[in-house]
Amino acid sequence: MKTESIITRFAPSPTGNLHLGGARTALFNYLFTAKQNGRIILRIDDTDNERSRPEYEESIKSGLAWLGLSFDQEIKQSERTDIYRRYLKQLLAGGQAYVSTDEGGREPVIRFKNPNRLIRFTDLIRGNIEFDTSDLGDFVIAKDENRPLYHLASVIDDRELGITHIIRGEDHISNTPRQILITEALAVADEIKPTVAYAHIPLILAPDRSKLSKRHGAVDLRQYREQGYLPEAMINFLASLGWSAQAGKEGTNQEIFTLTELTKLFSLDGIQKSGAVFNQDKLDWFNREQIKRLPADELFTQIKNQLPENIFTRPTYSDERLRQIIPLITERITVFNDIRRLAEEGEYDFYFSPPGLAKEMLGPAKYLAQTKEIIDQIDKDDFTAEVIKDKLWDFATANGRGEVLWPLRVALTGREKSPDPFTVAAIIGKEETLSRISYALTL
RNA sequence: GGCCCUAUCGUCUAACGGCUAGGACACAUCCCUUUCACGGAUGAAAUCGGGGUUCGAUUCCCCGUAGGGUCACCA
Repeated sequence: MKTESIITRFAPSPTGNLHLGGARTALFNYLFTAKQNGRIILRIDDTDNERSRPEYEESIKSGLAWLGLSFDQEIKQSERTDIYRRYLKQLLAGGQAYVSTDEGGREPVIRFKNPNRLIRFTDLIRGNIEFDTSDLGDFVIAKDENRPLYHLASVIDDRELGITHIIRGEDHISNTPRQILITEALAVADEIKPTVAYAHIPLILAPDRSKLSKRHGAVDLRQYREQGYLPEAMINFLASLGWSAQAGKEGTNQEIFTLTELTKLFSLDGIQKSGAVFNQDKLDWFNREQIKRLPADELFTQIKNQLPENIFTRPTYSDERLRQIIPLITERITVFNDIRRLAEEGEYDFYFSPPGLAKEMLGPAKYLAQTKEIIDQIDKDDFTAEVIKDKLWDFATANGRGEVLWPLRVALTGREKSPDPFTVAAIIGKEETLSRISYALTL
């Protein structure tokens, strides 16, 4: 049930893909609104015809959907020219704006008549902020009656839609006085009292503490999506940048959250004033943690999608076996794309077909025959990692665990690195285990 | 440069005048495992500087300093 006492908006400009900063702004707007059962609007700020592109709009929407952020309403500024024109005429008629023809040879534009006032506003995150607007001059608010510019269109929409809270990046702080000036001028015209509150969130910074941008590498949300990061991890990570669930009396040391949990916990009080540096290691950690929390079916589907076709044609491939090795896969990856890479490097081959063996890697293997005998004595129905380890352990310890276990592991996997031999043996089964050892013995 | 914002471990952050400045990532060591990974334990690591206010400042105020943002007929 929407009470609609809170109305917010996320207003991206479709001049590029959704980037990390935009995604986080959307997230904070979403969390703030959802927490209070408010209403959130997606507004496409496409007043700039030259630079706006439909494909970017689609890309932004698909990024938001991927993150799981939904909106109650969508509007597009390019479809609202009539509304802006109406207000523009009012401002012109009221003398709060004028057509400026003295533009040094350029086309005439519509400028806002700056009353040169001191503007004071309270930012929900930073407290009182003061600007002397006299150094702003008579700024341009539209190219002509049919082509409004950002400040004008934005302010009109915020009023028309009854926006109660504007949550946006810190880089907009210096835009705020202009927008308040326009808001006040509009209020004179139609006598609606402006009551919007501002909350400027800190920027996401590059490691050098400058504003994150293309030159710092991956900034598009899409790039992370393509690398196989989970939306859950991205949400969790973005939330951790500049916001803390630990703040306040009900603080918690919990770090891993679902979107639903974040919605319950979110508060502007937990927002930091200073910029937060983007940290790939931490994102990776969030992703590994979120992978661990994925439902089994989801995990299975995701992993299966990553595996190359040649895996499925192996003699012993089965969904059942794949399910068995899922834990062994997930504890060794950071993003899902790692699976494809590792699979192509042969990392998973031995689970589904006998490995090629190099005698040098096997070593002397003087205990392998005895090892085989011990394994042979284990009941086929009792062939679990625990039992195999149990039966082999004393023998391995007595003769040097490396002497016994290394050749066994290599015989089964053919690799320098792999899970332990007990686990591998249990997965491929007694028959296959003995067969691989026999083969190794012939080398 | 003008205006504005900001300042706790390398990074993300907690402590909203009062425990030995807490947690997480990363890092190091050890344990587990003679492989890899996971896991467990331990450790190193911070209040930018100077003045105030106060019995007491990470916390409040001022001044520096540093960093950032913004100064379009982009948003």
